[in-house]
Amino acid sequence: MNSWLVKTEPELFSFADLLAAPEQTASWDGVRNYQARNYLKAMALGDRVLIYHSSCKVPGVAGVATVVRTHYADPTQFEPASRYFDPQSTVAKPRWVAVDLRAACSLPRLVALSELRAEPALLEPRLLQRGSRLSVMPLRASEYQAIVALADRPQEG
DNA sequence: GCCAACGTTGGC
DNA sequence: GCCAACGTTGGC
Repeated sequence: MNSWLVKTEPELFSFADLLAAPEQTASWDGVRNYQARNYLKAMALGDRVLIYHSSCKVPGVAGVATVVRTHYADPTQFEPASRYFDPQSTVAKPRWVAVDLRAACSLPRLVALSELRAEPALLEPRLLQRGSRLSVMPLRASEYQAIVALADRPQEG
């Protein structure tokens, strides 16, 4: 089983929205970056996915989900009205993929980016580097465990 | 709102 | 194929 981290802007779609969705499941669509897409393609059933809130007051990891459907053509790429519409994508040759994620558990609390940064021994620099725009990234099992452990610990300060 | 970092585009 | 310009991301 592999572990991943995906970013979302909570104003658009938050972990709470995932919890509130039918079957607590949602299509993780709208990814328009080739490297991120390739990681979506690499996701397997049952993989663990940390949901990260970006571009918000307190950026950080908000929850855990699991992959319940592996990659398929992202339907939004074919919808002209969608903000994710890609005119160069065709049904015969789709460019972009989505996966389905189901909320696995709610973390005891949000693990803020500042806390992640304070754990240099646990996190590779590639995670959440300033300027990193990668919206889907793999996590080492140790990184996943470290983040979940932080959530189980009372917030310091 | 600012700005650094990054990906993409397009001229050559 | 290079690389400058541009647009977007995302923390602060």
